[in-house]
Amino acid sequence: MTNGIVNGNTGLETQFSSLGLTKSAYVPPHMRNAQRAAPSPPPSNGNGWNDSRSSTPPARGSFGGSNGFSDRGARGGGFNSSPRGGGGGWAGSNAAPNWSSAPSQSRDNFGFGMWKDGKHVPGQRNMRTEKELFGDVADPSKQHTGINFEKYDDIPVEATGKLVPDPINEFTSPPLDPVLLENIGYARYTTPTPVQKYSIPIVAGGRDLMACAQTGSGKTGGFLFPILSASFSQGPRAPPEQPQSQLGYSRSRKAYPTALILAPTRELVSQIHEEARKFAYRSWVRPAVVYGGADINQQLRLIERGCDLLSATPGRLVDLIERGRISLANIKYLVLDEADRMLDMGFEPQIRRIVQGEDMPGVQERQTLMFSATFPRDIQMLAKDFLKDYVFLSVGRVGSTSENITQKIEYVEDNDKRSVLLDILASDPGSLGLTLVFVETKRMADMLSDFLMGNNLPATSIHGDRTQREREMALQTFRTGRTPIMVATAVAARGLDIPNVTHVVNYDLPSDIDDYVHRIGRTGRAGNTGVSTAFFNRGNKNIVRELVELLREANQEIPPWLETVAHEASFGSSFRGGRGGRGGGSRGGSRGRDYRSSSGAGGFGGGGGGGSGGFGGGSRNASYGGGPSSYGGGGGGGYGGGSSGGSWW
DNA sequence: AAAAAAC
Repeated sequence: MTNGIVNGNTGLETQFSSLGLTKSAYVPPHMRNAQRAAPSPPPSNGNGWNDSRSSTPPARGSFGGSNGFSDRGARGGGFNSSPRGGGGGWAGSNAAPNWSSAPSQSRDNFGFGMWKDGKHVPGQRNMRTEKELFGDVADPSKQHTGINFEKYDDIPVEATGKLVPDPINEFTSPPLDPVLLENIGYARYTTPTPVQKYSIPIVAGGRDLMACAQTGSGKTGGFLFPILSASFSQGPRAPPEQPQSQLGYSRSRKAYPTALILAPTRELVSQIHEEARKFAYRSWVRPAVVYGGADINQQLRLIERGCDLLSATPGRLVDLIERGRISLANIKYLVLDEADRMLDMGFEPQIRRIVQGEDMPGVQERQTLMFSATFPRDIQMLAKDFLKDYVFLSVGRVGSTSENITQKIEYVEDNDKRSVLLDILASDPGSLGLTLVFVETKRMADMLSDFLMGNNLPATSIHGDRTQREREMALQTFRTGRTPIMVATAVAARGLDIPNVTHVVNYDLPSDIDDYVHRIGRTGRAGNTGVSTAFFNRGNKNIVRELVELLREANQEIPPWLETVAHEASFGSSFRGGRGGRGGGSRGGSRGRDYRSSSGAGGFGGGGGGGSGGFGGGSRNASYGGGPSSYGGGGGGGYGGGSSGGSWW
């Protein structure tokens, strides 16, 4: 057993049996894929180190004695490889001459290109890799359906800021790099989504970006496309000065990525990495991924083989920085995905440390992009610390929270939830699809999935107290339909792209309406329809107003009793400050609105006229006035709304 | 109050 790699296939059985060998045989998803891409014959190609540092794990030593170093030496590419571990395709100006003809010389360069003499030298196509990355045209089940792009034509977009570049309307070259264009074609993306139409020229123009867009709107492409396109064309940032001793054979083992993507959950980071692998195909850019809960040594080995575009969760990244294995000194592009979460109270210190407390270039020396479905005003205030003269981009609902999803609200007391859930699962017309059940606590996730399994229902669960292996297995068996019911905490609420989720059950409603929006966005994706059922009871009065407003906007049926509750709640607690008090402004304010264009900073609703009204309507958005500490505000009035008394139904 | 994220 060389590296404990599963020999390429997706079968769970194989993973299990392999996992059974040794504990260290655990293979995170990105490595399984990488292995699948691995060609069986040794890569006796002419690209030396670059290729040996592909994400093909079993490389070392097993390649007929030509490991990375000997390749490098043999091809005379000493400088090309450069001391930086993440050097991907960086080739210094004094690169060995015999590299220049590498693509035509090599019999098979496995889809990896390089940067050479100031030029991008794409790798040759590799059918095996293509099949693995983009799916098998002959096997539609392996194709990722992605997004129904045609549906996006009517989506309103608002871009504010100084001198916003005009959007593009097609994937063309220019402005996109031809290699990227080909990859986009392999992925069968035909038309840019609204977010992509804008983000591509914005990033190409060197601007920073704060983008507000639903999951499913093509956000990931929205940042990967422009970053990769620019990277392909411009090459890597020159590596920082290295001590002479680190040049040559004993290179530094530190990686110097040029693009860093941060996201709040391991699964999301993994998903982004898989997309990055697709679109970096044949280029000099080597995508890498690091996150906690997985074997750090395997991750270290992989980033040594190339780490130009790094997707990471914050904790593991900090760990690797502390170990001196990753430097941010070369970062040209920084992306915060699910930025509102990344900058909330739990994450902000870590993000500040990474962005401001390490060796990352300053805000003027890098480009920073933030993406999220929701962007509360207070988060926007924080975010501007990381941005320079940014464009604010707001993409309207893609229908994912409107007619695409049928939202039902049922009144269910806590004690009745279990049996009501069983009824739903038994009668679910969408039982051919997948059902995602959200609960508020990890304990409840365990209890409920046990309960379902005890009732002979094929369920699994995912939450932060499960091991990474369990989490990934749960996601896998859910995706494949082996366990078409998954009970989840907030870990699965955001960003995860799981096709065929036909039903989302909010067994416990979240206390934040934005979380609700994220959760139900797991269904009704890509133009499909979905059903969402929420169990509502007195414990959920804190979001009833926003919930009713959201339902109304989405043309959903609103149960009369819910209207009553909402009315009483707003009447009864009209004195409370903060979020609830925002009333109608809440959701408009938390998405869609560039706070800079509302009139007074912190003004209460003053910004009605604030310039670009956009689709949201100025006044509605601007009423998000509570300010950063709005939650606690309102002089202790709090949610209870003391005046109204406890039970208003 | 809970969840997420490093060992």
